[in-house]
Parts: sequence; structure tokens; C-alpha cells
Amino acid sequence: MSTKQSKNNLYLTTFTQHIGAKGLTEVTENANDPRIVRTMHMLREALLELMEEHGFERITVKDITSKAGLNRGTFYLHFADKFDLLERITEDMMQGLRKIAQTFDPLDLVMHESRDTPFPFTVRLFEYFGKHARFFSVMLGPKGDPAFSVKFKEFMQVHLMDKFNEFHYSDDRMPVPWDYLMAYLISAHLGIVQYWLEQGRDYTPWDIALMFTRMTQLSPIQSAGLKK
Amino acid sequence: MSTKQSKNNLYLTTFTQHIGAKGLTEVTENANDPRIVRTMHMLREALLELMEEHGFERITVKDITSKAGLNRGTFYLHFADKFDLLERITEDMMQGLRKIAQTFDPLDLVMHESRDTPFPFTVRLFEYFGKHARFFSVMLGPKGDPAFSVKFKEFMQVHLMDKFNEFHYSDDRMPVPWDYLMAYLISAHLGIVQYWLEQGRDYTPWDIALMFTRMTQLSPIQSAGLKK
DNA sequence: CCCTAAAATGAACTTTGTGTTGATTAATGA
DNA sequence: TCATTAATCAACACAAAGTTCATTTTAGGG
Repeated sequence: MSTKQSKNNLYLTTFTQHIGAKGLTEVTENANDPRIVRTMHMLREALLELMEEHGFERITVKDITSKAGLNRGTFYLHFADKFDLLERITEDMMQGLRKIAQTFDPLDLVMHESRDTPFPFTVRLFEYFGKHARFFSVMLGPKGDPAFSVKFKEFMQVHLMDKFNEFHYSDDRMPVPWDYLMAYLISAHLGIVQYWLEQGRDYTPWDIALMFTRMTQLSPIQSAGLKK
Repeated sequence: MSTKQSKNNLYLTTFTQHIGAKGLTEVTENANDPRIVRTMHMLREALLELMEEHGFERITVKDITSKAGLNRGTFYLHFADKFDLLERITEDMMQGLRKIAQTFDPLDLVMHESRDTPFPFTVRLFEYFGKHARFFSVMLGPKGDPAFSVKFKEFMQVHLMDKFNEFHYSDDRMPVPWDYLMAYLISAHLGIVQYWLEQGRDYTPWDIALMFTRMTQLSPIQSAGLKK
């Protein structure tokens, strides 16, 4: 009773260790705590690995925690469910993209397109994709989340395409409606990102960015170098 | 015992009413039986409606059958699980696409592109998308299945793009690698389909097909009619 | 080094959906 | 009319979800 220095903290044990399936982001965790950092990292990595293999749909919380080597209860200490986890990862990545987007200047583009050099902003984006290749590769791939592709497109729309709104004529003078042209270009660029990741990044960000410059200036037929 | 004409079929009751979670497509049903036709139809419609609302991931077999007004057991009479159901619907739609693809002739394209008229093959495709708008709209949208987008791209690759392989120069003479150009174009076209469905089909198949013709011939900058 | 706050663990429990089974009822079509 | 077969119903074992609480482990400031 005295040798073991007793349990004098019995009446002061931990409160509210739990998140609750509803209160999704009401958590104010100490993000500096190395235990939390580690846990988060393990869970994120485990989720991406499992998604790569089976797709988000087929994964259970049990799978995630056992791959992460953590207790299932620990998961619920931080996230309401697997959707919550995915959202948090996604939001972080989008933050990263938005930060890069701040450096974007449309006038820069005009300068570079006339001299067959890649647009530096595009290079920076691809460097980011490369840095987080696993995430983007999974999320934009066949096992990924189609809602993320939409998010990504919205990002391009707002941060890139909308900057050029002022430069085009009124709709009746255009060969193709403005909004359809935007849909075309955004999806085309997304397609390049997907293909590049799929191929294991066989070109440098610089090379890819140069392709963008060229494909924007040439018609598809010219880009193909088709024999007539 | 005699008034009710008895149960003389007791020893001949139905065998193997069930599919089994593994034997996915081992079923040889009489697809003409109106009961089956009706059941299939109800299940398909229910699935699409629910996907539109909550996405495939959030749906349970219970949801599907209760929306379809059927017994849950009936579902398992025809499908192993919800994935199986989705696959069957998808396969049917792809069949429809392949059938249209048979009518494709690349030489046709050369004829039409020089006179600013839509490519009839493209018109036919969009008529099909329109006819099955709910399916394509859901599956290619944010609540859909990213694997289907990939399937769809492969379809375009095989049935459209590969036909032009012979017409291009060797890679070192091209402004952009051939495979990247294909990824760009395929994704761009997919994007138009998605956008068109999203907008509630605000143009006719003919109009959309004409946009394709033009965007293939003009550079994005020309398509935009950008002020210099 | 010790001690406290907080994170992680482990075990139990309820609930919900799954996939299966066998018996019964209802519809089809020859 | 009647044999066949689809659909229904009720019951089952099972797996994972989400929650709770007591206990153990860890981090880091005094």
C-alpha cells in the first residue's frame, strides 16, 4: 500500500478521451506532441498504402490501424471515421497547392509562351506533385476519390483560368463557348498530371511544364505533327 | 389432407436459390422472365439514385433494396454484393459504347474537319450519353467511380486515338511526346462530356460535336479568341 | 529525477449491415 | 391447370463500427 506509492490520481483520471462520430473537427489537439505526430503519420501512410491496394471503399478502420500498428481505439481518438481521416489529409494537400498558387502571375505566362520555355509556376506545381507523389497518384488514380479530382479542377479554375477572363472576346465571336473551353483545358491538364504520375514521373517537372507551354500554343493537330 | 390437394412437391423444392459471394458471374438466369426484368430494373434505378445522393461508398445493400421496394434476399438472388451490381450495369453501358465504336472510320474525320461540320460519330456518342444521362452523369461525376473514368479513357484510346498512330512522325520530330498528347486529348474530351452532363445538357449533341471539331483544329489560344 | 497531464492501450459492449439458409408464397407460361 | 422458378420472410452467424472506461505508457516542465 505504501511501497508502490499508490494511485492517488484515481479521482482525476482523463476526461473526454474521444471524438464522437458527429463533431468532426472540434478537436483541439496539441499538434506538437510527438506521440500525436507519430500517430497521425502512421495513420496517413497506412491509409494511402491500403488505398493503393484495395481502394478506399474496401478499407476498414481495423485495416488501417493494424497496418499502422496502432490500437483501433486510438484511431477514434483523432478521427470520427475513415472519411474524416481522408478529408484531413486532402485539406492539407490543398493548402499546399493554395500556397503555391499565390505566386501565380498571368503576365508571367505571356512572357514565357513566346520563347518556348516552361512557365515557372507550372514547374513549381509539378515539383509539389512529385514531392507528394503517393498521395496524388492514389487520389487521382482509379482507386482514388473522384471528388478530389473535382476539387483539383476547381482549384485550377479559380487560381489559373479565371485570371484570363478579361482577355477574351464576347461569346458570340468565339469559336467555342468560354466555359466549355475551360472545361476542356482544365481536364486536359489534369489528364497530364495523372498520366505523368501513372508513368512513374518519367519526365522532369521542367519537361512537363514545357509540354504545357507548347500544347497551349499549338493546335492538337500541330502538336501531333500529323502528316497531311 | 385432401381438400387442399396437398404438398406433393415437398421433395422437389427449389435447389440452389442463391448466388454465393464468390461465384460472381456464374448465373444463367432467364433474362426474359418479366419478374427478373422488373427486379433488375428496380435495383439499377435505385442504385443510381442513391449514388447520386450519397455516393457508392455510403450505400448499403439494405438501402438499395428498400428504395427498390424489394426484399433484401432478392438482391442476393442476382448479385453477390453491391460491387457486382455496379459492374453489371457498367458492362452493359460499355457494350453500348463498343457497338457505336464499330461504326467509326478515321477517314470520315479528315473529311469533316476541313468544312467546320461535326463528326457524325461524335454526334452518335453524345446521343448515347444523353440517352443514359443519369448513368454517365453519376459515374463520371464527383460521387462516381474513378475506375469507370479510366475504363472510359481506355475506350477512347483504343477505339479512337489508336487509329491515328500511323499518321504521326517519329517522336523526335514531335513538339510533344505522342503518349502525352494522347493523355491530354483524351482527358480533355472526357472533361467536355463531364461538363456537358453537369450542365444538364445545355447544347445538342450536334453542337458539342462541332466544338470538338474546332478545338482539334485550333490552338487553345485561338479557340479562346484571345485579345493579343 | 519525479510527477502530472495527456496519449495510447485493452477489453467490453451495443448496433448495424452482411451474406447465407430453408421454408413459404406468388407469378409465369406452356 | 400445373410444374417451374422468382420473390418473400424469418432466422442465423459473423464482422466491423462506434462508444465507454479503466489502465498503462509517454512526454516534458518544475
